[in-house]
Amino acid sequence: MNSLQIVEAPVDASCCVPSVKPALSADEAQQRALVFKALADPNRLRLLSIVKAGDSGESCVCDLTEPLDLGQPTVSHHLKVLVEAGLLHREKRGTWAYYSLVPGALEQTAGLLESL
Amino acid sequence: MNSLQIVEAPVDASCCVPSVKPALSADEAQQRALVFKALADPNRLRLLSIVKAGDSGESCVCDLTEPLDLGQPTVSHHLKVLVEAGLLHREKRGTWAYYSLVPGALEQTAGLLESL
DNA sequence: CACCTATATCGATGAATGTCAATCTATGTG
DNA sequence: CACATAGATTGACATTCATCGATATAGGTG
Repeated sequence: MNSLQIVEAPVDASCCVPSVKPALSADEAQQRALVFKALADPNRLRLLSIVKAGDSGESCVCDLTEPLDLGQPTVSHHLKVLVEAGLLHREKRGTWAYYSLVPGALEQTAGLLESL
Repeated sequence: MNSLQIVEAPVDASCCVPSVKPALSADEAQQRALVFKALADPNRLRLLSIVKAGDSGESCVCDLTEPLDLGQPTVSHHLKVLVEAGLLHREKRGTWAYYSLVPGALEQTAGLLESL
């Protein structure tokens, strides 16, 4: 079944000409899909938006639970997904956990799209 | 002295100043999540990439099945998802179906991110 | 210490999703 | 017409995921 081996020839066009960009490899695609998976949920988009809209640049979980009309564990779960995707930064101060946008992360993700 | 009238402008910041953008509504978030759902799969990212990399600007299903190592129905399914997300355009000519990038769709989606 | 509060983690459950084999549709071609 | 081919659709199955209630952890306060 998976016995066929397509040995990539060492054709090295990588040096001078930008030429044609090759299509995404399976590994690259898998990697990039992770970020979009994190963005593929309306509540997570709202979380990012609320954090971004906050004037202090950061929000704690207690400020995020109410506007989303979700349980606290669910919000905590979504925030974790966003942190693991590299979109949010988490900082714990005292009893509270403050979440803020990772600088440039959204722009970088947007770049992933245009450079497909 | 205090007869001078500092006529306070009828504070209507809604016209000129961008002011603070409100956070995403539930409906807006739901809508935007649809596109990211379509992008949240490595094989669909590869499909977009392959179609984009093709020099003719379009690819037919038969050209997309092999590099992805997926069955034809599965590829057809993914293509449908991408079309419904507004990312791909489908044109049938004879027996073949040709898929091409919707012009500006990727850039517009990237814009969704930066304007969160 | 005991108690409260903010947040994270765990386990369960129902819904959504990716994949395939089988089948259907439509457009060729002899 | 009979047959072949490209592609879409259907139904089933396994996996992933969003959500919740219950519980754990950890910092603050008396």
